[in-house]
Amino acid sequence: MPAVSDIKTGLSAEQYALIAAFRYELRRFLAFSEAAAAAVGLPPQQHQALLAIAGKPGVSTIGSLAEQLLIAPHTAAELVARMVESALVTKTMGAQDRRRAELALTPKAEALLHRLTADHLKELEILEPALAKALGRITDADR
Amino acid sequence: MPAVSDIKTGLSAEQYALIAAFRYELRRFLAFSEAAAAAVGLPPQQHQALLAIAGKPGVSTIGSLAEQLLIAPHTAAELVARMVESALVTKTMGAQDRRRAELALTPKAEALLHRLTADHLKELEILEPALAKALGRITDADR
DNA sequence: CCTTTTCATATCGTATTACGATATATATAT
DNA sequence: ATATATATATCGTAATACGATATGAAAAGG
Repeated sequence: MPAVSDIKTGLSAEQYALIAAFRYELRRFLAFSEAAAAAVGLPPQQHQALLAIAGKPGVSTIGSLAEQLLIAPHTAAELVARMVESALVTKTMGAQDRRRAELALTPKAEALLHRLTADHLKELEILEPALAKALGRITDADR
Repeated sequence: MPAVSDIKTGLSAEQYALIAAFRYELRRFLAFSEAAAAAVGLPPQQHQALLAIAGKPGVSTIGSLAEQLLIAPHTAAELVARMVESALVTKTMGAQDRRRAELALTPKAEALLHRLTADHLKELEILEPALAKALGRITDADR
């Protein structure tokens, strides 16, 4: 039986600490990522949008982008508008379905994303162990 | 040798897809967490603050909270002010060092956090495999 | 076919929240 | 005792996602 715990639910100060630790590791990664994006002049969500477009097999649209980013379609439309404005993304209205806006990265965006991704891979080498461990401890614990 | 890749850097569409997939899993967890907090009337950052205070061994202060949440101290001060306002946190100025504000959860906050944490543990049981796998694939890949 | 409904995207006003710049009070050091 | 550092606070600002709503295009129903 655990030292300091709520018998009824199994929740204890330790459980809070485990989840808090996981969230802290998450924050460290996200903070790194935001800083890296900012360093090349990108708002964090624009970085994510570029990644989503580049990582998607096939053609991205406003709708598929919204789905991947878990935002509302009209929010994705605004995001894309800002990125078209800053020459990161091109928007071509679909040939068969003229409602759909097909998205593609400009060379400028590809260069930025390439660099960012290399940096992320390097940083993830460092952060991964702590992140994986923190996550594992949570799900191992309540068993 | 990988199918479609940039020889010089090892970066490929697959790498983008791997990182994008990881970020997507991350988003799913964060979206769940935000929704769960919202369902009990808490802004997401206030939930994190409660968790940080509850999970910290020893006494929390504005400064320690800022550190855990990776925000500036003055931002933490504002956050705490909002939480004191809504009777989630009590702030007691330190006895020896009267600059420090010692933080504690109110019973109301403890009840909310308890419930949220139980929900998070349950959801993490579900999300953990995909999250761990997505993370593992990134660091396994570039080796 | 032509009208209704649904789908994909767009626009506008609003609210939240973190930040920079700055301020104040207390503690520590010279 | 004064200077410097530390802990927290305040105010104005900016970024961005959302709700409500709108528009145009495609699909479905009769």
